[in-house]
Amino acid sequence: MRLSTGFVPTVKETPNDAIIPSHQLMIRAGMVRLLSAGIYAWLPLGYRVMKKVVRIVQEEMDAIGGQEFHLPALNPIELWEETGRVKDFGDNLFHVKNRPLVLAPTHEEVICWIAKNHIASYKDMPQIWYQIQTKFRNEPRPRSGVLRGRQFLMKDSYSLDTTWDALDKSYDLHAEAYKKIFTRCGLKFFIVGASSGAMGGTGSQEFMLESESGEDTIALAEDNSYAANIEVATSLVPKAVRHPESKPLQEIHTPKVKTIDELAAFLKVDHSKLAKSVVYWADQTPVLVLMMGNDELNESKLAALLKANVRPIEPDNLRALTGADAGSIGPVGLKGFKIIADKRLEGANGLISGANKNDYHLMNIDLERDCTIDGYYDLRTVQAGELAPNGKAKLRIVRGIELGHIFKLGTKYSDALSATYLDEKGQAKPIIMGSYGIGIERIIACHIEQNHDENGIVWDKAIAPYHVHLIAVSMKTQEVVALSEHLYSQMLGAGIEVMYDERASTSPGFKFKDADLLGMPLQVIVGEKNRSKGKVEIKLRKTGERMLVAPDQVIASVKELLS
RNA sequence: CGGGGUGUGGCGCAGCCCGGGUAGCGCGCACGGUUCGGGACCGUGAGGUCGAGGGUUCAAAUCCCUCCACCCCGACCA
Repeated sequence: MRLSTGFVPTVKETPNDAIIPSHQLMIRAGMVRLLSAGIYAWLPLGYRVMKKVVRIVQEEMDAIGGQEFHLPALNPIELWEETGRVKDFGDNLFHVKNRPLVLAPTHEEVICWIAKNHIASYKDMPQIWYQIQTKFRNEPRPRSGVLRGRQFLMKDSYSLDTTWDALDKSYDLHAEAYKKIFTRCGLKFFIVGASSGAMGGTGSQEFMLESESGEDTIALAEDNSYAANIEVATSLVPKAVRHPESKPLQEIHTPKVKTIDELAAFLKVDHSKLAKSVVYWADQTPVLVLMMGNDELNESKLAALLKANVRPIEPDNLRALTGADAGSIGPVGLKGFKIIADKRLEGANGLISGANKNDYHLMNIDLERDCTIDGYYDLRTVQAGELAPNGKAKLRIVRGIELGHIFKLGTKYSDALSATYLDEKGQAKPIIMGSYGIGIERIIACHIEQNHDENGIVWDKAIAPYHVHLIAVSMKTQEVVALSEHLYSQMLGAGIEVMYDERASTSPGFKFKDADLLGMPLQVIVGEKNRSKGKVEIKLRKTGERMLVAPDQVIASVKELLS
């Protein structure tokens, strides 16, 4: 590809709308342009990278027996009504105005529809179906360049199995394929246990990349022996003690004491003696959650436990329901609430909590004697420095970007859409499904996040738009032009992917800066300085290392360096 | 959807607060010339509904109102 005629609009200045490095560099390198919030045009250089990533994904999916589909993005809304997901997705689903159609944000429905019509027998399974296709989601807040867009390319696959054991196998095959894909794309990633969320199902894992730009929070053991999304992460923390004897309840005046820290200081007691009351709506039901001391309630865990949308109860409603304000709420004598507690408090006594009367607390609470607790569950948010559940190392809390997600779906969709097969005994059974996703653009952005320096992108050969950036330093010197042209045609002949900078009126410095910005693994630099000594320079983008080789050795050297 | 910010030639910005003369600067672009190994230089030139609509005023990029777009934080995110 000749730069003089090619379309690679590089820019010197960092665009003001781009905050994270990958976004800045993708714009500066002429890979993408923003059309509208969360909607990007991919220019030729960026699209070459995209096609390479797609190719890698296809190869690894094919290797586990995946069969590639091409499914429509326009889906009849009826299909989505049947699974209840028009409501679930809400405003995140794009609706078509002049037809009863929606733009598909994912494809469980269509896959299920095909399976329902054509998978009739246990003999038809297992199946792994995948596609690489544009998804549409009306994200309320697109951000971070291509990391969260309203239109994006996704590899989504679906496994169809007859048994849960078989699902495990399909799931494991995907996990292996995903590891290979991300490794081949040159990414340093880790795998975390994740929440199944509203997708339902029995298990899920996320493939994450550590990054300050990430939207997810991950608890990671310092020795990497444990990793989990904060939504599900647990840790080893001491439980509350149960004293042999429970003393009688006692009301204490605690004027102006609102927070747990103030209460601990006022009463001069340890946090572990205090039971914090957190009050939420679970759909329409008021719920009081007891946490030890200042433990932070994890809303994701609460929502998963109650299978409901949860949100804090508003101050006015709280007073109406309890007769007191936040800071004085407690479990004793509270009517009309579902009361649950964190596992840490299981069976505890001698606790202090709110009296449901402003400025008063109760001492000597015995949860078993004085309250009706509907259950003890893990509801706390882990904190940095706590011991991982395996006891091996301390946890640190990091931000992460989700590259891929694998799900054991089960029968949620096959039940909803009656996708059944006949087993060996002729009985109809629902197909057991898994679903698996990879964000293609995220691979690209993450690769840049992990592989760049102050001068630009540093591509791995595997997904670099070109392997060699050939620079004719000056087009004024006939010999340099002749040698550059010769090397260019030699490289093309040898099947080397080469971008050739033969722009006539661009200064050498500009060409070097562009080459570093665009980040091809090798730069082959033809200048009069070295040519006159019978040499051509090869520069490794990653290390900055330079070497001089004879012109007739260039092809051999390039091939060796790229191997 | 809450909070904050920004919209001025292709890009990056100044001007706005505190109302007045042909709306500036850098980059890029075109033409001519000089340069040619780390984002060259000189000269000439093209290019603007100042996000949109309305209002106040003799006069609005600037003041007021409404709307829109984009960015950041939060909420949300199979």
